Amino acid sequence: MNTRDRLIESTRTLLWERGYVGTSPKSIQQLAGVGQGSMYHHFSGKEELARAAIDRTAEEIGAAADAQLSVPGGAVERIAAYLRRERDVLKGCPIGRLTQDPDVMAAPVLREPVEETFTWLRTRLASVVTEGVDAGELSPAIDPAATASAIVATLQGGYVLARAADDARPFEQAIEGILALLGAYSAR
Amino acid sequence: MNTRDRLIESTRTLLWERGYVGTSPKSIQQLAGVGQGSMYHHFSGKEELARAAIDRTAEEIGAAADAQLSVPGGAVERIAAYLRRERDVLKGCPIGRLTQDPDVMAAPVLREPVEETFTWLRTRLASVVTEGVDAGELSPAIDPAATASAIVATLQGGYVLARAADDARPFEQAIEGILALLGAYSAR
DNA sequence: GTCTATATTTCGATAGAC
DNA sequence: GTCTATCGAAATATAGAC
Repeated sequence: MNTRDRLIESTRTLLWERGYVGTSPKSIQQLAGVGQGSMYHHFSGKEELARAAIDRTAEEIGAAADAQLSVPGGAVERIAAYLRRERDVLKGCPIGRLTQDPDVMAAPVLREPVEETFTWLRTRLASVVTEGVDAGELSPAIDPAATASAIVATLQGGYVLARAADDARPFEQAIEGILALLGAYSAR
Repeated sequence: MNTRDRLIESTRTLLWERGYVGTSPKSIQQLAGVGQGSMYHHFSGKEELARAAIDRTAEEIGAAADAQLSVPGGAVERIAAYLRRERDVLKGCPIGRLTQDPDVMAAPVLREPVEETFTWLRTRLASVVTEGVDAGELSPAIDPAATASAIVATLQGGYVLARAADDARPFEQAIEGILALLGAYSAR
């Protein structure tokens, strides 16, 4: 991997572990095994580097979610596959955690990819719910947008519960809890 | 308010807005209108002050939740009252945000009240769900612990969605989404 | 109890040699 | 492109006067 990529990867790791406020240029350089001058040659500073790191993570997250939600099968089945896929639960969501970072939310350039990721994810899930209604799998009484928001929120909040408990089980409970509720809302 | 209380209140405000890593002793002193020496006279340092602030917030959150969940009425009704109560949605949850703070999670003395708050909340909500089952309001097929985790997670994740969108509506959608699903799980 | 002065380390970036 | 040297400011405390 070249120097530029190593800097981006180090930044991704540190943003995930410590957030933007908690990540210093020095720590990025040390993790990447790169000197100061090298970092400032490739990037104007911490912000530009963070943007590159967030973009890369957002793209990965989006591609993975899209893949899970696009496999053949029913709507609930695909949502379950997405929610149940293997995750680093105790580390939390690398994009979701950025919403708690005041400097990220204050900088439009950093905030933009975070906003886009969640807007896209809610829209994508709402489509899957609508497909379930159209296929006669889910009740027409369901509100796709509200249900999609509830699903994404359960995922994000599940990370919060797991980190608070230092235990992945509350996350798994939350996922199984919402899936059970969703199953009960099947068309009957 | 005395100096000690002003320091705790300032710390509460700043922990909510900027987290632990993003809050400096200097900013606390300035917001409280207090000098350095004064702060270090009342508290050994940032950590001890943060613990006092977190304790106070955790107590308030717990008392408010307990009050909402204890009013007369059905289980779903009380859960709805709790979820729909007025909130500073875009500011997020003052306790939940701390789970994203690496230095909070690394310090047992700061982590403890966060863990206790969520453990208590999940347990309390599971009790309400169980009461709903016993009263014949909710289906006996429901898993109280999983449902409770899903409810708390939706709330916490709703804050994430709202902050990502810089708009309270995704939060409100998530709340209405889970309540609709819960309503569909009524005993029939 | 509260204040100011000081100390040490880190932050985030720039300068300039190679 | 990468390195080391340096910079001004901020973080987090401690010291000691009042």
